[in-house]
Amino acid sequence: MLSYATNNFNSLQMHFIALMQERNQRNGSLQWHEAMHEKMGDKRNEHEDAIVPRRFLNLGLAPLADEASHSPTEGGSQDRSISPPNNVEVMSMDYNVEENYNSKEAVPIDGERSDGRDVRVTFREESPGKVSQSWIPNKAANSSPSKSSDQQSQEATIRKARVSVRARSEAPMITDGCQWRKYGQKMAKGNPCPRAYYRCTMAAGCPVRKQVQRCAEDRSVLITTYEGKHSHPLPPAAMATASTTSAAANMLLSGSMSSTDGLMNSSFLAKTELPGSSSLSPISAAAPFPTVTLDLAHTPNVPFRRPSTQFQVPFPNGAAPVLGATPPTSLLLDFGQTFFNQSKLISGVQMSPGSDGSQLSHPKVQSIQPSSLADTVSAATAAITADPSFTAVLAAAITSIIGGGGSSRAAQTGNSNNNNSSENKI
DNA sequence: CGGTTTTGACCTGCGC
DNA sequence: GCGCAGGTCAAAACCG
Repeated sequence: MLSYATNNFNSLQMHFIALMQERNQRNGSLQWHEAMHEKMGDKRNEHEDAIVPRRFLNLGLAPLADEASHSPTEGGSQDRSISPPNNVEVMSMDYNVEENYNSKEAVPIDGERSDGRDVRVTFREESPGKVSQSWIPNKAANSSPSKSSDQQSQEATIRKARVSVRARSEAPMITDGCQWRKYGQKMAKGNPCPRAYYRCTMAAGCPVRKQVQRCAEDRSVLITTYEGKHSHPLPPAAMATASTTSAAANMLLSGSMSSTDGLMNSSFLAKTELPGSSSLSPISAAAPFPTVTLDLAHTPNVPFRRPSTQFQVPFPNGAAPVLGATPPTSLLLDFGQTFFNQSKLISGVQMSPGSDGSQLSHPKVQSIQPSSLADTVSAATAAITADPSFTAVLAAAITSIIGGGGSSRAAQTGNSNNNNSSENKI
């Protein structure tokens, strides 16, 4: 399994390099933001006053569940296996982008995956003063008299930070190590699949919630959106998602963060694309909340998810020209960049300083310096080749950012044990 | 029996 | 002000 993954890493890596080279040639001296202007019809100025976190993205990948083969919300039987086992197959993801990009049919329904994957990161800026109180626990978080407005604002931002995970899975929901209780279900406009609402039940009063919905365009894709920060210790199995959520929240506050913050130690590099289309994040696509989306399920039929798009982003102020321009900001992040950072190649591709947005085509779009791109790619190649297990790399990445994300308990009861045992097999 | 799911009602924000 | 949509509540049902 690992060797297969490694082979696919190499394939991905080579594809990545080729695309980057192609992109370099295509772009020439054209400033990326100028291209964005053209593509976006220069509407970006509407958002230029928004706060833009300019930091690396810090993302963790939660294992997926494959134990069932029914929709998470298609009525039917109740699935009480909150954190089912058998995540191993998913964690040992096949990262063969090129071979599988157009072979959606080749993805078996039984859970064995051969689909290529990428990681997508999107941001939606938060409209000031429009934070939904419904997400605030007990609806009292905004009334704490002992906290300054700044503190409250920060906390509200953290609560609103969202991490969306796209995963190709037949399971009702992805396994993330946490225990969830469903508290609602709604039909969302534009998607025939209902959206399910869950809240974390691992600790009383934990504000973390998540939404689960099938992708309207590809119902084999499960979109899980996490929101909030856990108020309790997490089992290792839950660390990935939790740290991701935390990172997303931190990102919102990163405008003033130093390079020593957790995000700078992130294991992923962010890259930009034009604001995503609604299909990018079907869950709450219209919400103004900042959202990070991890796309673990290539959906070949979606134009902007093709390799040529995914690999465009490492370029300065890179943008995927095929995208729409509805949400103000989105970032792309793919495994290639993950490899970069995992391989301690972060110096080769740097984010813009948080305090200086002048070089950004869009103030809310994170950019990556173009310096030493070729070297970085070469180094990435070596690093990727040297790394036999991307999953392990991801795990290490996640672990590396857990430091500030709460204590880690070696083991916890219940479902997390299943997850642990599963992940340990990787 | 306790915890979870279901599901209709309710609340809130937003656009017209 | 009204209607719509997203999100949450809470009582009833369900399940181990």
